Amino acid sequence: MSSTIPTLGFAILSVLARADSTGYEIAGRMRNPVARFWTASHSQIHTDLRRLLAAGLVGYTTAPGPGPQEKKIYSITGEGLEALREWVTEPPRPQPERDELVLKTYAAWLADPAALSEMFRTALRGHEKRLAEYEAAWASMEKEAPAFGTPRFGNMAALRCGLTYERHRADWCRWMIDQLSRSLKPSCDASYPSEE
Amino acid sequence: MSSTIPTLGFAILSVLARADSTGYEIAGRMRNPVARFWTASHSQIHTDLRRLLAAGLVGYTTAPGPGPQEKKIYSITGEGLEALREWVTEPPRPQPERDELVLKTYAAWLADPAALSEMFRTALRGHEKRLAEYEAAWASMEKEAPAFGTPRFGNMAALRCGLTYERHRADWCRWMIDQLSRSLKPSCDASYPSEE
DNA sequence: CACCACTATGTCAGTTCTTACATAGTTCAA
DNA sequence: TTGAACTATGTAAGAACTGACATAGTGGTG
Repeated sequence: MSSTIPTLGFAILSVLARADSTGYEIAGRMRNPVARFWTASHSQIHTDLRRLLAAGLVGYTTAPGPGPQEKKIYSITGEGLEALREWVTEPPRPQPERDELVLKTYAAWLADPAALSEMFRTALRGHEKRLAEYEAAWASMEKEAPAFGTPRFGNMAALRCGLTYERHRADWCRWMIDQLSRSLKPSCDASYPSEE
Repeated sequence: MSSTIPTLGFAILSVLARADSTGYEIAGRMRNPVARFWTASHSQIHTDLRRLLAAGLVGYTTAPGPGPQEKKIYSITGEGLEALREWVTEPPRPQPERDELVLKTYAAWLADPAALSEMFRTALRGHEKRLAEYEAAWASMEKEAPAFGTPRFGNMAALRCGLTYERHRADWCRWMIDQLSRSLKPSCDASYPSEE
């Protein structure tokens, strides 16, 4: 009873519900665009896999591996699937919002506008790149129209979130860049304080 | 050299750059709508304040407090302000994206659509409530048009991000609810598999 | 042939953070 | 007047996570 499963445990189960995988593969799948919402290092995944194993939520079969140890191909058990199903509809706990870029923005009034503008331009490029990727994936996904009850539905729904997130983020970066450029060349307004 | 300041340290400095505060007040300020992007428990804040103090980035004066200990009113030092200024324009490290609701979405295909719909409806209400708050704050902020170089600019910029974030999030929740309702009543399409 | 990237598991030290506990004064409502 | 909510600081155990290290085969590039 003392062993509660952390969120990462359910992330692992979510991956295994789609395909049997080694710990290494799980880490890789979490890094892929559609699933990048709860990444973890392989060491943490191995730790949690052992915990899930002890709880009977996963099992594994061995196969010869590249390293000194044997490769372990994990699969979700019936119990694991049930636990995952229950967890999915439980209301998510309020997340601690942690966003370094927004924090920097909160303190932006202290810094050099030109350097800030450069930082936001870099961030914007990143968001635009991801947005393009997501939009391409979305186009093919929409045609397919995966039915609820299939894993592809989960892919589509998560992708939809990523898509609108990147859109919001890119818009916000553009807004910031615009704001900063106004403070750099206050051409029309002569009443600005001219410190420096 | 071994003491690198964690992000929370800069969050604390960002708060202190606006007003001298006790550790307790810092925690409260971080919970407020405009600044809720790097929250922490008071115990962690106390720990980090001691670290910032050791690094010379903050100082404090004491005053009689309610508890057995004296109250400590912290303030940022010149060194602290300089460190904060430098940090602001440094590119943010890639964040580990962690979103429980999106993770649940990724595994949503396994669960009961009705229960899921209920969960998203609850999430939607939360986002709509916050959005209304942010929009009200935004309206007064926009009239004021805070100049760069003033703390209010940081407030406005962070608020702008929160505003478009809640909008994106609410839109996505609505999209999810719509998708789920389609899978609940497949009235126009008779080719659905009728399990259960 | 050397080097790198990839596959694959694991340990370990250390950091960050949460949760619970402990103390104690004030203020306000039932 | 009792109790809750708020102000205020701190400790300590433990969970969650990162990053470095260690091992070792395969396959491809220069």
